[in-house]
Amino acid sequence: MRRATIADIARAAGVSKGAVSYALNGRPGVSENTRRRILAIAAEYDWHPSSAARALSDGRAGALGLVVDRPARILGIESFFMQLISGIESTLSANSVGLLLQVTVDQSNEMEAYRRWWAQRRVDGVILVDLRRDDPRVGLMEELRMPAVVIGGPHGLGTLPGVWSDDARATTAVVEYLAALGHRQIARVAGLPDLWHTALRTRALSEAAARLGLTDVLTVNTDYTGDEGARATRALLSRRPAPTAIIYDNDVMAVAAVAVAHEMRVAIPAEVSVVAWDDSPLCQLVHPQLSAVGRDIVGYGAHAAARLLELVSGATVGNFEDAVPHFIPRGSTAAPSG
Amino acid sequence: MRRATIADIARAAGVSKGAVSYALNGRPGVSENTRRRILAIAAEYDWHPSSAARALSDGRAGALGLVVDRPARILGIESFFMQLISGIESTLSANSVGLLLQVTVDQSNEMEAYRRWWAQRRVDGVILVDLRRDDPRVGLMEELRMPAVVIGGPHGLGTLPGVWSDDARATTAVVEYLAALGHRQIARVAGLPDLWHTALRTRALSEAAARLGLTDVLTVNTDYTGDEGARATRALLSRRPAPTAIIYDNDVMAVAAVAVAHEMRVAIPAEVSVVAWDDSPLCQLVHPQLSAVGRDIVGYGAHAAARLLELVSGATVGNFEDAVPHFIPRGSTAAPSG
DNA sequence: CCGCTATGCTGAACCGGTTCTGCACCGAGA
DNA sequence: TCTCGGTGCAGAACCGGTTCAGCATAGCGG
Repeated sequence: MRRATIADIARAAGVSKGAVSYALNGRPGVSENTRRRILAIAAEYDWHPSSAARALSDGRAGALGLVVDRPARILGIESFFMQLISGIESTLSANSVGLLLQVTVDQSNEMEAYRRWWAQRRVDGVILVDLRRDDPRVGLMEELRMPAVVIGGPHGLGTLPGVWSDDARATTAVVEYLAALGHRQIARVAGLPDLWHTALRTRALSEAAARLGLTDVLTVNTDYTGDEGARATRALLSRRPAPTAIIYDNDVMAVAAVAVAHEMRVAIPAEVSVVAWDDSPLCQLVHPQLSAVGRDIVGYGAHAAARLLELVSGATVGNFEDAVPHFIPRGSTAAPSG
Repeated sequence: MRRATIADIARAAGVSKGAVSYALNGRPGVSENTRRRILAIAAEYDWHPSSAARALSDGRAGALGLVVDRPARILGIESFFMQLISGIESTLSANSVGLLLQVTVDQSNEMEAYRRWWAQRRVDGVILVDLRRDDPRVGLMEELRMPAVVIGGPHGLGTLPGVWSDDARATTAVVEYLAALGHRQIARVAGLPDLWHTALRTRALSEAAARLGLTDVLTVNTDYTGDEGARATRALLSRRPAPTAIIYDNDVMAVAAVAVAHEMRVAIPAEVSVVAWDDSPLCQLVHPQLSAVGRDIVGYGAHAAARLLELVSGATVGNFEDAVPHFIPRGSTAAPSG
C-alpha cells in the first residue's frame, strides 16, 4: 500500500495540489464544500504529510535534538536522563515534533553532532544539559544561530534562555534542617566540579555554613559514579571526627553510601545521616529509605521543550524558573547521637 | 551565516548542480580535478546535505525509530533502556543515521506512533522491544511493510528478524548452579507475565527444576517495579519453608530485596541467596554485592541497529543470536545454611 | 582523416509539500 | 450594461538534493 501524497488526493478530488494544501492546513482559499470533500478523501487515504517535503518547503525540520554526553556505563543507572527525556517527549509528541537523540563519548563529538544536525537541517533547535563553566556549546549555538534552551544553567547563559530551579535555596534549606537537628560536621559528596549546578550548590553550602557558624563543612568532588561515591564515603567515615551528615549529589552515590555504611558498621541514621539529591524510586528501595531532595525532572524536560518550541517559532523567550527542589525527610536523617 | 546548498557550491565552482552531486557522493561522472576542487569548496563552506532534501529525493528518511512504552516513573530507574539506546546510537552515528525516540504511555499510543512515523516518512524502520505474546505490533509492521527488528523476542516473530540471546540456557545454568550449592527451594520474582522473555525464562525454570528433581520451585509475576519486588520478597520470605534462593528478573527488584531482607533480619547469603537478572552497576553498590546474570545490552542495541540498517537497504536478514547471558557470582549467593 | 566510444559535464525532471500569481466567475452597485 | 471587488480555484515556482538523457569534446583505432 503506497503512502498517499497530496497529488493523489488532488486527483481523487479533481482539484489542484494547491487547493488540497489549503484545505488540509485549514487556510482560506477553498470553499467549505471543497474543504470537506478533500478532508474526507485525505482521511480515507490515511494521509499524513511527508516530513521531508514539508521540511524542505518551509525550512523547518519538525524535530528537536538532545545530545547526551555520558558513557553508557554511567548513563544507564542515572535516572535523570530518562526522566528528562520523558518530559521532553510529552511536550513534543503533543505538538507532533520529533526528538532526535544522540549519545556521545566526549564533548568534541557532542559539538560535532550539533554542527552536523544544524548543517543537515535535521533539527530546529536543541536542549543543552550538564552545563559547564565556560561551556563552549554556548558560543557554538550563538555562532550557528541555532535555537537552544539550557537546562540547569545558572539563569540561562549568554543569549540562551534557560530552565532552572533554585538549587542554592534548596541547598540552604537542607543545611539549615541538618543544623537544626544538631549536626555540625556536614560533608557533601558532589558531582563533577566544573558543572554549573555543582558549583552553585557548593557555594550555597559554604555560605549557609558560614551563616550558621558551622566550621567543619567540606565538599568532595566525584564523577557521579557509585564507585567514587563509595570511595568518598569510606574516606569521610574514616576521618576523626567523622561527619555526622553527608549530602550526596545523586541518588546512585547515596545508595552506594548505604552499602559502605553497612560494610563499616556505621548505623544510618544513628551515626551518620544521609541525604540524596534527586529523589528517585531507588531512594525508597534501600534500607533505611533515603531522605532526599526531589525535583520534578519530567517537568523540567517538558518546560524546556515548550520554551524551545516557542523560541523556534520566533518568539523571544526569557528564563523560566521551575519549582524549588523540595526536601523529603525519610529514615536516613536524624539528630546526631553524640 | 546561511547554510550552504549544493547550488552555492556549483556557482562557486562554476559547474552545474549535477556535477557537484556526483563529486560529493563519490560517483563517476566528474574528473578527478573537478572533484577535488568541488570537495575543497564544500569543505570550505562546511557543507552538509540537507536531510530533508535528500530524504525527499531518494525516499530515505535517514533515521530509525525507537518507541519506549513505559511510564516515566519506571523508565528512569531501569538501566536497560539507556544501555540499549547507547548501543543503538553507536551503530547509527557511525552511519550518520539519526535515532528518533518516542515515549508513550500505552500500546495504542505506541501503535499510533509507528503509523504516524511511517506515513510521515520520518523513519526508515523501527526497533521493537518488550515483545509480548500475540504482540499486535508484529502484524502492524507487516501491514505497513515497515522494516523492523525485534529485540529479545523468541527468535524474531512472523517475518520480522530478531536479535536475541538464549535466556533459557542462562536460566538453566543459574538453576543448576544453585542446585549444586544445595538449594532445593528456589523462587523467582519475574517481570510482566505476558512478555515473551518472561515466559521463556519461566518455562526454562520449570523444565530445569523437573530435570533436577526440585519440587519446590515457584515463580511470582510482578511489574518490574521495586515496590512489587519488595512486596513479593516479603511474601516469599514469610513462607514456611521459605525459599533459600530467589532469582529476580531485574536489578531494581533485587536491590529492593536486599532492603527487605535487612528489614526482616534475614541474612544474605546465609539464609537466602539472591540472583539479579541484568547485571548493572547497581548490583555492585549494595551490600552484599549481588550475584547477577549479565548481558551485553549495549551490544544488543548495536547489533539490532546494524540488522535494521541492512534490512532497510534491502537485504534479507535472518535472526541474530547474541552471546548467552553469563552468570557472575558475587557475595549474594552461597550454600544454604540448613 | 573519419567514425566510434568514453569521458565530463549541462540541463531538466523529480521527490511532496507550500505559497504566490493570475484567471474565471459571481453578485452587487452605478 | 458595465465595472468593480471578492471568492475559489489552477498553475507554476520553489525548497535542496538525486538522477537521467543528451551533448560536446577528446582520444583512439583503422
